[in-house]
Amino acid sequence: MQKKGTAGRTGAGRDRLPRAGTAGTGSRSQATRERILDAAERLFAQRGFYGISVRDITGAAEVDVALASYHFGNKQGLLEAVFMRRAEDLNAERSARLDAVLAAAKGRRPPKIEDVIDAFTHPLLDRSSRGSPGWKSYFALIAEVNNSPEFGGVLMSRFFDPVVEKFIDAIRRALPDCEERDLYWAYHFLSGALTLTFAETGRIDKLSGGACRSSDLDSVHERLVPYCAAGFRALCAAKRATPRPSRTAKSRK
Amino acid sequence: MQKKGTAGRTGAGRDRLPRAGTAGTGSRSQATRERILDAAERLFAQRGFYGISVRDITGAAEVDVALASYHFGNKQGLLEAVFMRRAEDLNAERSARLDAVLAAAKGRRPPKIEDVIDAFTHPLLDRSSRGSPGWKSYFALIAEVNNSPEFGGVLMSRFFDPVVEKFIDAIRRALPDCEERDLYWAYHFLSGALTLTFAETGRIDKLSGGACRSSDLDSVHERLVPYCAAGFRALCAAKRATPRPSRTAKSRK
DNA sequence: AATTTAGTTGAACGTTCGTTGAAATTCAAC
DNA sequence: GTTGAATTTCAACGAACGTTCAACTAAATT
Repeated sequence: MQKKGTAGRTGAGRDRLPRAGTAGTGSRSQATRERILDAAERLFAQRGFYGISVRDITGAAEVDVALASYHFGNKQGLLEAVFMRRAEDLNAERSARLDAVLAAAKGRRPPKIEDVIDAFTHPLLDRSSRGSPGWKSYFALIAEVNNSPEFGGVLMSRFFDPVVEKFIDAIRRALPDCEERDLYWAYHFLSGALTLTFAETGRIDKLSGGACRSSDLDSVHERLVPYCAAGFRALCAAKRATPRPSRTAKSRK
Repeated sequence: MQKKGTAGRTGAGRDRLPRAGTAGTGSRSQATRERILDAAERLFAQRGFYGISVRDITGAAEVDVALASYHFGNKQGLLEAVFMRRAEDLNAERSARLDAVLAAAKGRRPPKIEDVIDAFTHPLLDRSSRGSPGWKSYFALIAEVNNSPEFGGVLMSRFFDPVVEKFIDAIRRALPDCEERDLYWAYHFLSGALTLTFAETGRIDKLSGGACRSSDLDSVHERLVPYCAAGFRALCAAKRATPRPSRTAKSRK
C-alpha cells in the first residue's frame, strides 16, 4: 500500500537538482520555479498532497511536467519548497513583533497576553486577507497539513516551531505562574482555532445562516485574540486556585 | 485535473448497491461491510481520502477489491459510509447529554457553560481514548476532513451540524446577552481546538519536550473545557461592555 | 566563434488508479 | 433438491500516476 508511483527509483532524483548557489540566478529559471510553486500552492491547498498530481500542477503552471522533478527533485520536495518559500518572511515578522511587544513592556510589568497573541497571529491573518492571493492558498495548505497525522508533526515543526517557542516564551513572561503543560496545551488550542480559520471551509457560513463568513478574517481576528487570551488566563488561574499555594510565597516571578 | 480514475462511468454504480432493506441482513454480507469500513476508517485517517486507494483498503480488509464498489457504490460512498457509521451513536449521546444539562438547570438560572461544553465534547474524547481502536481513527479522520476545503464544509455539516445547532442553542441560554456572531465564532474556535486534538500529530510532544503527549486526551479535556468556557465568556462580555446597548431592548428573543 | 553549462522539451517507462462485467459461489425459500 | 436472489471472485478496462531519459535550445564562459 505504500509506493504509488513507479518503483524503479535507484538514486533519489535529488542528484540532478540545480546546485543551490549557482543556479536559479537566471531569470528564466527563477520564473519557472515561481510558476510551479504558485500552482502547487493553490492546488495542494484545494485537495491536499495526494489529491493533486504533478501533472495537475505543471499543467496549471503551463510548463513541462519534467520541470517539477528538475527543479524540486520530486513531489515531496515540491511540497516542502512551497512551505519554505513564505515561511521565512512570516517567521521574520512574527519574531520582530514579539520582540517589539517584549521591548515595550521592558522592565515594567509583564506584557499583555493580548499583545503577545496579536504579534503571533496578525502577520498571518493580515497576509491571508490583504496579501497576494497566494497567501490565502498558503494558509489553507497549512490548515490541512497541521491536522494531518502524516505531515502535521514533521512539516509544521520544522518550519514554524522555532518562532512558536519564542511565542510561548513571551506568554510565559505574561503569565509567570502558569504551569508548563498548561502553557503548551493552551497554545495547542490556539493553533487549532487559528488553522481551522485558515481552511475557510464555509461550514460556519452555513451553520450561522450567513451571519458569519469564513472569508471575513478581520472579524475572526478581533474575536480570536480575546477568546484565546481568556483561555490562557483561565488555564493558569485554575492551577493557581485549586491547590491553593500560599500565594505570597508562590507568586514569585 | 479533475477525474483521476477511469472516466467511462455512465450511470453511477449506485444502481448496483444491495437494496437497503433486504440486503445486509445476512451475517456474511454484514461482516464484509464492517471489515471494509474498519480498514477504510483506519487508512483514510492516516493518509486522507486521496492518499489511500481502494485496493489499499480491500487489501487490508482481506476482501476482493470489487466488494468495495458492490457494497458502497464508489470510493466517495465508502468515505461517507465511514462517516455515517459512528455519527448516529455519537449524536445521540451528545444530544442526550445536552438535554440533561438543560433539564438540570430547568426553570432556575441558565446552565453553566462548562457543563454545556462538557456535554458536547465528553462523548468524543471519551470514545477516542477509551473506546475501541476504531474510534481513534474515526476522530483522526474527522480532524482531517474538518480542515479540508473540499470536504469540510459539506461532510461535517451534513453529519454533525444538527447537534451543533443544539449545542449552540444551549450556549445561547447560558449566555443570553451574547451576540449571535460571537456565539458562532466562539464555536468555530472550539471546533478547531477540538479537532486538532483528535489529529494527534505528535507536534505538541516535540514542542513541549515531552511534557505533553498528544495521546493524553484526558489532560486535554480537563483543559479544553475551562479554556473554551473562558473564551465564550470573554467574547460576550466584551460586546456587552463596549457598545453598551440598553441591554433590555437589545437582549433579543 | 567555440565550448561548456543550465534549462527545457517531448516521449516514454512501468506501476497503480477506480471501476466494471461475467462467471462462480453461497444462501434462503419453497 | 431445485429455484432465484444475494454475494463473492477473477480478470480486465483505459486512464492517470511519479519519474526518467535523451535530445534540444539558450545562455554563459572561454
